[in-house]
Amino acid sequence: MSLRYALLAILRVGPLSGYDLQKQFSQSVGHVWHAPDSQIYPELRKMHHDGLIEPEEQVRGERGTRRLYHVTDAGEEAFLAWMRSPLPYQRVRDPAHLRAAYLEAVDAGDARRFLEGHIAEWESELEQWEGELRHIEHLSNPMLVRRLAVTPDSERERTIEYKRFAYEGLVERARGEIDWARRGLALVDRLYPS
Amino acid sequence: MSLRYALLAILRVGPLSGYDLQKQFSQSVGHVWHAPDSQIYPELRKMHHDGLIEPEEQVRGERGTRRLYHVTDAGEEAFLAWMRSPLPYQRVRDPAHLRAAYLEAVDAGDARRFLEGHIAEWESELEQWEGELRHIEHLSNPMLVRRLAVTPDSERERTIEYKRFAYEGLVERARGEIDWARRGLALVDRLYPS
DNA sequence: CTCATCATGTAAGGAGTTACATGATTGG
DNA sequence: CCAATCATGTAACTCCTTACATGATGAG
Repeated sequence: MSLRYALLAILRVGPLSGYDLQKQFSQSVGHVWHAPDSQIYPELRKMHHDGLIEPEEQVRGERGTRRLYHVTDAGEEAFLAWMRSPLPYQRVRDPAHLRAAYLEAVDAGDARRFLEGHIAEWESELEQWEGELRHIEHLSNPMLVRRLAVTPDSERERTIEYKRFAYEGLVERARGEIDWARRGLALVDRLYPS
Repeated sequence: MSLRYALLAILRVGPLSGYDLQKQFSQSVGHVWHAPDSQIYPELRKMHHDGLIEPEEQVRGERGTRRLYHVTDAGEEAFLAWMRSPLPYQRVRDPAHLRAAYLEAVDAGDARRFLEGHIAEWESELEQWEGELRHIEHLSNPMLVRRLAVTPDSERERTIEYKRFAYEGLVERARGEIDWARRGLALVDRLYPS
């Protein structure tokens, strides 16, 4: 149910089309929340139906229509209500740790391949998040720039600092996963003496 | 799709009924993979249909039937094939970090409540995982004991060490989340001078 | 006889994935 | 004129959640 609020968070900065949102989701925001276009377009329709956003229709050619979605007052309120409500945490469901708990079932090579894959996966995430962090620190993230343009000076620092805080958390998590998997590789070396 | 392999991982140790599995999922294994009974029973039927498990039916009273599920050779192979295949990683979708990135939208009190909730949530997970770790180290986890009873001595150490490794990873992740949220609280103090 | 535990499910719906499907505009 | 980008979706499916639903057995 957070997709809707992720979309509102972006649209609050200024109106965008489904296509533009989709790009945001594959870039900046997509590092915190991933969503494919096939999920975004229907959700925008539902949000319009629920009165949270209002499309500004732009005719393109003879048949094409581009819909720039604006957040309505009800949408703004819904976003703030969500921000203030307790987050529903869901129980852990982690395939990597599940597999790690049963690695004795496979041989040393398979165990290493799994751990190396885990490292590669999180290193790629780490790289993206570190990139985002740099963009935030250098004020070179386009979304953040658009955001700051409509933000009063008194809230400027908070806007930047919370974003930095969020990405720092992701960077640390990625580092934790990588460290863990590296210790796993050392454990494999120890458990299968050559 | 990992539910099926989580179930196989437990059933490989010895046959259990859906009810017993459900208990495992709310206890030991449930700390790595959560699943409600309404998901377990249908999945067991599907797995039986796919030939991965075989029920040993026990009549209870006039109508009740208890089904003890045994892993078939095909089930064992399917489990090992999964253990050896690359893990499909899914893109990040994290409501807590999404919200953290937009905390400037709410006041200091709301921001603190969110961060305190995050700490409380992860402290509760941490407590459970640390408890599991102690059970593993003292060999007092019933699943692990059953497991070791059917494990040759040569694989004893690995069986214990991989389980410890998995839970250590979870414990560290929980500590990371708690540290992050604590730094968030300090940030809130700094951003809203009283 | 009543309560905890054992035991097994269905039904409806929400969230997300993967694959498919179409067409317009703009820049080189 | 062709490719990249802009622009919008549908369909089928899996996985998971929440709520509902029923009944047996054994201990006190």
